[in-house]
Amino acid sequence: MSSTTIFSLSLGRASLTVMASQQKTSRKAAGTQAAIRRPQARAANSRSQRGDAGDDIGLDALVGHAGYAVRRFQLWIFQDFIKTLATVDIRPTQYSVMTVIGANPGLSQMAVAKRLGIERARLVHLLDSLEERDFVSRIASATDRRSHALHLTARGRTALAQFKRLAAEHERHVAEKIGKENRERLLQILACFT
Amino acid sequence: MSSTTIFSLSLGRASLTVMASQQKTSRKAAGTQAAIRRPQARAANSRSQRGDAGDDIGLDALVGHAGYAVRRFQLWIFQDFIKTLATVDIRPTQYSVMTVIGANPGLSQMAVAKRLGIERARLVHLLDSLEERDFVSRIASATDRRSHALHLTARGRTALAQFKRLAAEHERHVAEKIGKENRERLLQILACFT
DNA sequence: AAAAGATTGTTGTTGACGACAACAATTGAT
DNA sequence: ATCAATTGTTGTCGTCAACAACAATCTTTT
Repeated sequence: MSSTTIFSLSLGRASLTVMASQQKTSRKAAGTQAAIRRPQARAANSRSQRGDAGDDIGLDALVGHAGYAVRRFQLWIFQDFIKTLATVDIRPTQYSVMTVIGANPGLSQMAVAKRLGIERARLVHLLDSLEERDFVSRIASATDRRSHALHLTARGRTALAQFKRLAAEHERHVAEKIGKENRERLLQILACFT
Repeated sequence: MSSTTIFSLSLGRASLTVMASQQKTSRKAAGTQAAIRRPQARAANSRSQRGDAGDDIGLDALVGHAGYAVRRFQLWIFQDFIKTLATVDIRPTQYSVMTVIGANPGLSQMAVAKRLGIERARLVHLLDSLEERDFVSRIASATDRRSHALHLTARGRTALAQFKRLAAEHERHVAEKIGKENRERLLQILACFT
């Protein structure tokens, strides 16, 4: 253990930084650094310092990590969803809530929250906004006076139909990005999470 | 299946008090509170109110949406990562930052941020905490007095080695969850996002 | 060289989101 | 009737992405 293997790194940068025990001086920013003056840039290598290209940095160590790829993909996919449904101002979570209610009218908030894996505390605000926009309505349950039966309003139903059309367009974007068959495969692999 | 959220992890708190805290028995004192809320019951909905099973709810409308499956998967994968690396108190983003710096010493904050797709404003706090723990160090760049050259400290290098072992264990969890070959396929499909 | 424009690190704010704790009202079991 | 559990609600806390603004510093233009 503790085999301090000095990666000499690759990527055309012989940085060779001295170990420099380096104190914590540079934390607070904007300090009058009195830094070393080395204006003469000898190498100007343009490689690692200037990431203008942005993709020439080898991060070999991150490939092979599923979480990283999934995080980046999820970011991309949510941004595209939001952008594609920007005209109707619907976010992914709102869409999923309306979809579940539309497919299963009368569900309680607890059931919806459990099904979607979101906290019931959070669902409260979600439903507040959706109810304000007259998309869903909380109807007092006949059998349990604690719970609400969730339904789409008439306006919510027609709205959801439009949302679904836009969501289908978003899915086409996904297919364009990773390939139609890859998208199918992905859905199959992750089916156990839906 | 297992749609019920089982996270009990709560890094940092470890308050596994699942037991219900005792009530105060302040029962509102014989209040036959009549209808503040109208129990109105009509609407004869179809579905059953009791979604206690939690998995009998058909959400046919959500299958086929890549974003939903990816979101759930990303949640699961991050939770497992955090839990697996809880002993060293390292979160996914911190790990990715250290990994990139370790593989490319001397990078600027801008380059790291761009490479990982995170905001440079956010990277500031990330690096603050990592520098506090003596894992990375910001060294004044010789060529550009605006930027910092990021390096792992000696302690950071040995720490990262351990993090990588734990991360590998986490990857094994992923393989167990979705299957070894499915994980490979997933990485291949999402390679364009790394 | 001086002025104008762009970049880097930093601070701050906003809003979505997940997790948790506590509570009143209600239901169910004993 | 009593006690435990559930449901909706409110509130807090911390993470995270997205912006906006700023001082210091390159870089480019004039």
